[in-house]
Amino acid sequence: MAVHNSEIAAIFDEVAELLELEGANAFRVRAYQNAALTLGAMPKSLAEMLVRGEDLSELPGIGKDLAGKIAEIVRSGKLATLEELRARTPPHIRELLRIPGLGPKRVRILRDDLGVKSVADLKAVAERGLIRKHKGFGERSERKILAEVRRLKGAEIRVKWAVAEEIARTLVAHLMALKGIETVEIAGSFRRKKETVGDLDVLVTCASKVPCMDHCVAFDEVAEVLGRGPTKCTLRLRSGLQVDIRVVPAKSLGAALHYFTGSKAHNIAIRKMGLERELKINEYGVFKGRRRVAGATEAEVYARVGLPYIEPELREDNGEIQAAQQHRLPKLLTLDQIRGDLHCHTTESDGKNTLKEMAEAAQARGYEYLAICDHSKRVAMAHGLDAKRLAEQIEQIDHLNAKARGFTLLKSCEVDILDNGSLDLPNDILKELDLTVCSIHYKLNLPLEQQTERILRAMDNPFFCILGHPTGRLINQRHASEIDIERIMRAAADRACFLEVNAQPDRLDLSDIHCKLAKELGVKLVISTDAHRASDLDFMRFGVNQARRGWIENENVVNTRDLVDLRRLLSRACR
DNA sequence: GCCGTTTTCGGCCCGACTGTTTTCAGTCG
Repeated sequence: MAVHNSEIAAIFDEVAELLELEGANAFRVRAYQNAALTLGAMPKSLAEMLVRGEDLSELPGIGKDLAGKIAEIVRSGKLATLEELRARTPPHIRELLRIPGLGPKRVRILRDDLGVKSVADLKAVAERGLIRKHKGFGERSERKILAEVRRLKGAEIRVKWAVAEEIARTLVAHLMALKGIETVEIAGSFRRKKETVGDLDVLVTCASKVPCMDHCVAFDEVAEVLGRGPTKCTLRLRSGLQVDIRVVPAKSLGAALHYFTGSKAHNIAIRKMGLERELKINEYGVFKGRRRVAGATEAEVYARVGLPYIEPELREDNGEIQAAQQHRLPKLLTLDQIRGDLHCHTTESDGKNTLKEMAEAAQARGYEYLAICDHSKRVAMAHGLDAKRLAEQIEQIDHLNAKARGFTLLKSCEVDILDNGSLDLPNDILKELDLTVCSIHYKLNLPLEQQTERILRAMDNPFFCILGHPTGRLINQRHASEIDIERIMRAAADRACFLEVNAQPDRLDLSDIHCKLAKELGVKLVISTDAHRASDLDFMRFGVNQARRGWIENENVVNTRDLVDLRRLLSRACR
């Protein structure tokens, strides 16, 4: 079976960590880390590139050695270097690096001097008070380690973007309530709209002598103050989310925003460009010698290295800098370009609002159309529709449409893709619909080949329009199904079918990487909320965020079209 | 381990905070 890019990336990550624990050259470690980042973000399958005889050493950060190691992994599923490292290292020692405050050096000290080989060992020596006696550690370190070990159990590390947004909103409101605080910006992966967020990086500008830090730690959701200095504090909120707040001078806000928005890889690349121009770029500004030459806005920072402004969602050092240099940055999709939603449910299946209520909610959001996609009968738990009930719903929709002005309900159904790739309703009834969303809800963990064939077979049905939540993953809960996404996308392009970006905050399926791949392969996307209640229609912004991270533009998305164009696109799909 | 107005080896992003020690190493982002 073909090795996934993510598996190769995971192997390189592990090599990097084990090398780090052995005290290897830090730049060698970084080479593996960089390679893992590059490979993990690549939409194209490395295994297939090798089959086609492409030269992997042309990839950024991949030289002759790592190209050879990738080939070894693809060929054998293993890497000898890693096996050797593992043989020399206690199996659970990597877990120790997950504990905040412990890096490779201190882990080595603990292992060599106290025989700590796992988190359990660590807990034991900490409880016996052995760590505090050690050079370089003290009582506070020991207490902190113990607290972290206890917290580690069952802790969910990264929260979904939508959850972080809620928290961010209340935090910003709290901070802005203090007189003298001028601006509050959330940077970090939150600003880049990553699907999950590890912590919130907050930047504040304020008038001098404002008791800003006092105000920060007084936020009523703070569970613990992890650190506090004159310009920075680190908090853990009751939700478990960590927050870093920094006060920066207004003249440095742009530089700080750039610095703390990241990604790390993007920043390193930009700073390197600065160095080539003899500029030092840090969170305080852009400096020529000791003279500050920019820093108040991000656009200034970019301008100093000869680049146009780059949207935060693109900042992954994944081609955006080259695109900016060549003036071919994408004009990213915006929420107001979406003209309608092509996937929602009603009380007829498992939705909470009626057909009429959903229609009104869509109109209230300024949409031109809304597709009603209740489940088909296979999804019995959701009271899925059979042909007869669907026919009745079609009649109701015709009735409502006859009275509506400037708004159209589209007749659709979320048709289950059955085990053998056939659709859950007969074509006799599907042909009466404006479109179909075809999805898998059962047997999500078939082997790759079988799952892929199942979808391709479904796609052969002339009434297949849109593949709903294509991988079936649930963030932090369920892995993506094993499918050959590239093959499915090529097939969709051939058949004028579309793939959904499901905007449910726990789905966000397709991923950003898949969105980018779809664009490259010329497959059009549909961004839909899969709303089960009227208020869920507001999930659209999460789907747009995801698409933006995937470089998606207006023209790549089907539901940015007006109804006439939409029907034209669909008629080609639903012959 | 990668990279190079590249040719054989030196450089590879940078500052705040912490806990320890008393001038700094380690960690983090």
